[in-house]
Amino acid sequence: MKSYDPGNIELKWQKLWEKERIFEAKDNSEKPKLYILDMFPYPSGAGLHVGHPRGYIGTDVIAHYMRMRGYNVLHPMGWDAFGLPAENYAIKTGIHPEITTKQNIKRFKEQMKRIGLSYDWSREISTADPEYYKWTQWIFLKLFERGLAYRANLPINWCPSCKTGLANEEVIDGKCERCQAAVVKKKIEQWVLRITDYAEKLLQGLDKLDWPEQIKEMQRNWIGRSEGAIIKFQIINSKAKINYKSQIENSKEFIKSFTTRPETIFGATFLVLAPEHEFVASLFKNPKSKIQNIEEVKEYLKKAKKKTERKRIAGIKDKTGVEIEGIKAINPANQKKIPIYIADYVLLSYGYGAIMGVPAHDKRDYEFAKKYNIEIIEVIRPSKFQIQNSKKNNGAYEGEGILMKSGNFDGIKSEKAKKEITRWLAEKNLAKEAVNYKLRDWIFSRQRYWGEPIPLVFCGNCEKTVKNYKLQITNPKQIQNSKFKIQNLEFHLGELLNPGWVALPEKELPLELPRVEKYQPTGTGESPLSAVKDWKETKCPKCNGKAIRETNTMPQWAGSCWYFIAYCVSSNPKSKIQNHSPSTDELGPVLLKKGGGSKLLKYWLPVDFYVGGAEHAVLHLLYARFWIKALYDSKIINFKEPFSKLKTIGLILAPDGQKMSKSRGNVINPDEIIEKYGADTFRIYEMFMGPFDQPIAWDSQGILGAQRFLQKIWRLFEKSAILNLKFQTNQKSKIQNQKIKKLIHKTIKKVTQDIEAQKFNTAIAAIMELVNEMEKEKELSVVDCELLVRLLAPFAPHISEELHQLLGKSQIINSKFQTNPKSQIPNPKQIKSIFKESWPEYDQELIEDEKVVLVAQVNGRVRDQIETSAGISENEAQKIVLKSPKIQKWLNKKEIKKTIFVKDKVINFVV
RNA sequence: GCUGGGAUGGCGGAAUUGGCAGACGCAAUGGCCUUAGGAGCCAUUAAGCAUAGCUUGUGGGAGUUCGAAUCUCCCUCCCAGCACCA
Repeated sequence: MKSYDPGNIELKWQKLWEKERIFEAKDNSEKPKLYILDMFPYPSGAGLHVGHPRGYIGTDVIAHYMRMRGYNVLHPMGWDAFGLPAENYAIKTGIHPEITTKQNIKRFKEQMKRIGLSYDWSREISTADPEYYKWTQWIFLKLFERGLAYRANLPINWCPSCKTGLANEEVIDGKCERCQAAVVKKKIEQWVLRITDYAEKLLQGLDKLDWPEQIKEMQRNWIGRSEGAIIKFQIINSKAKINYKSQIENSKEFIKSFTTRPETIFGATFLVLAPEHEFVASLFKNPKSKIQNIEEVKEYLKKAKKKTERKRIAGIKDKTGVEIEGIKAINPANQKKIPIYIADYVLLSYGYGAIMGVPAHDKRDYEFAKKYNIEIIEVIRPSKFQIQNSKKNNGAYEGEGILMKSGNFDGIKSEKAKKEITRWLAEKNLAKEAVNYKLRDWIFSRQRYWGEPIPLVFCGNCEKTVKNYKLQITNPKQIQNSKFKIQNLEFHLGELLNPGWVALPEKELPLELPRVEKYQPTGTGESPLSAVKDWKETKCPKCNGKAIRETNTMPQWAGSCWYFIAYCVSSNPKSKIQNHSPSTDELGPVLLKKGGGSKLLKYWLPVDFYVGGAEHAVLHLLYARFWIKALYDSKIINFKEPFSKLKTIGLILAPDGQKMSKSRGNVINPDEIIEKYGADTFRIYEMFMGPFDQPIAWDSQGILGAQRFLQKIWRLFEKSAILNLKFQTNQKSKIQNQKIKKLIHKTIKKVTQDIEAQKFNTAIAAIMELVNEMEKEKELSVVDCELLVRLLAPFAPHISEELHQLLGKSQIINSKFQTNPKSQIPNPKQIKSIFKESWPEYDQELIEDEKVVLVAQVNGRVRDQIETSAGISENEAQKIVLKSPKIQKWLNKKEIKKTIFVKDKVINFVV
């Protein structure tokens, strides 16, 4: 037997696995299925660093383990290939992103293969492949068709460095998620997806998911559901000569505001509007404006507009505003006239962009009222029980309590008053119970080149047709769920809601990205595609008139919203996703069949276990859930949640404790590590270094421990007497190794449980303990050795297969294993457990010890440890333990007041 | 400010229906082997002391219990996310 040479061994097995296509999932199988998935990477130019594979190795361990348990495992990999770095590189060098992306993919794939990851490469996909993105486009059209995509001219988050609009989810701390440039507001025509329609479903669905609480909570916060009421405030001209009672009767101007605390309405002493509020704009349109301080107001609006989002946030401590003099609002509860302010601490994007100011019970309103000398009326006082814990938040009491100065509602508890006051105002049609969400619709257009083209055209003719027709619609329900014939042309809901925008027919998909000369974004809000005249100018597929293509592209998140579905399409090259066309029959033959998905989708989906970084909590993970829910409602698929179980991976930091990055120069390259130590050592170290979901720094010494461990196992086989006997088992060694046998079975139990709980670090620690014990033995049986390599196989598959072969056995993955040689003849019980093929099962009898160490305590302190037979009674234990001189010494002839006995564990005398 | 998660030797970490704190690994120290060691082997390795033993010890303080890293209350600090969301 040669010394351990990981390089050769690993390449040998990797070649064999590839040749035998041993890790490919079977589409037609009687076995139970397991779909275990990694978040697919963006193939960057830098290649993988040692942090990336941590998750991949984790899922690989589970994939191996579950295959050994007899599951039909789907474990695929692909590429999230659209994205800015490739495009920016193209701007610099002129090399088409497609070329660099392909090179990067090749590199990534080689690196992954060298780690020995057991992916089913027959199902590999890339989101930038036209044969893939035709389906992304197709799904977009399904959303468009159902009215879930709409055109809007919105002030959006604009990254001046990337020169593109961003979704709210992509703005972190007022900065661009990708390049950290400060985001500004810019008004652009956008495609927006109505994710808010799914706010409630996205929230509700979380409860049933086996996801980390942290991620679920982040999504809950992001969705931001709050219950309250819409309250209407009437607006009157405060300088009008008519008395205001009759004004109240006559004025029809109202401003709506959302509040979570309608019970404080009697304390509402002012109204605040966001600077962008439409009422403010309407004041200027009206030539007979009632505003007396119009110049002052204009000045404030000008200033507010100039402020960036960040400055507005920075102004939290110092709120600014201006009163609109000349008009007043009426508090609907007590008909008091209250002033109206414009202030930028109120956000247009939430609720109605208007709030009622209750300074006594809201910190922010309090600060504002103090600054502008507005009346503060306390209407809730803490009850006797609450008074001790009641804290004023910067002057405002924000807790629950008893109502006062609230008309008929005095003395009522605030929780109860919430509903009653809303109801009372509702009777007068001045309020309504309401639910509000923080979640905003998803801005879906990107003014960049390297993304999926949006498969829509704009047609002037059709715009007229639709606009004329829309005028005839009286009942909005009329336009739901169906197609309409207008002048012999068919339009669907999306086209009616966005006049002039026409969907490409399915047979024209994919709409491929045209070649361009310049990738440079224009910066004007137009994509580089708008410069490609003969691509942009086209014919309307509906009326055959002149039409212009949408030149924006989709955001990077689009392709990742459904990629896990694409993997499920057969691995048979003839039926690969690339070979399916939406046009060949109604909805595409295999991928997406009418009525809830094809057989394959039903078999594989949803994903059973998903592993990736927590940074996608409110991005990819939310978007994908949204698309799946929309596709479910379109009856294209039959599951409501894409990922049943989710586990996040902790980042691997550089040895200096910093994040690994090229610019810091602290990146550790897995290629070098594998070159030096081998893939198995790398895998063992990454799994052993700490808990899977916690961040941890790379330790270049630590990996030596993993290497020593594998070398120790190798030497164990080398020196083992059995090897010299050509792996012949003999009776004698069987008897001698009873101790080891027991330990092995305990280890089987521990490793099995730990893998199931993804506690890979302790699973490996248990195997290490076993190896340390086995090392002490002079002789080991073949069975002992075989069990050891089987436990090791999911973590270090190459060395395990090699050693298994040295034992004279066939491949682990293909060979059944029986721990009990007596049960060679199949019995009914065995047939039942036919799926438990090559993972060893432990024998409970062997795990139970005959001898245990009983801990003897006096007054709860350990004074002695005594070996006894297992299962002895309290009386027996007492007799034995009392003989101990150490215990006698501590008892010191005192009277035993009480004895506590825990079977096989502890006996405690209280004196 | 809000939400979620944490704090255990020199380091990463282990231990949960409350029952031997520090498994496993790294580093360190001493020894063996060696021309050599960034290889291997053996031993030691929480701290303190009056060292065959005893005492203290899981961020700090209180409590429940025969017994607390683990349960309860209060506090401090760290990490992550959100943040004028009415």
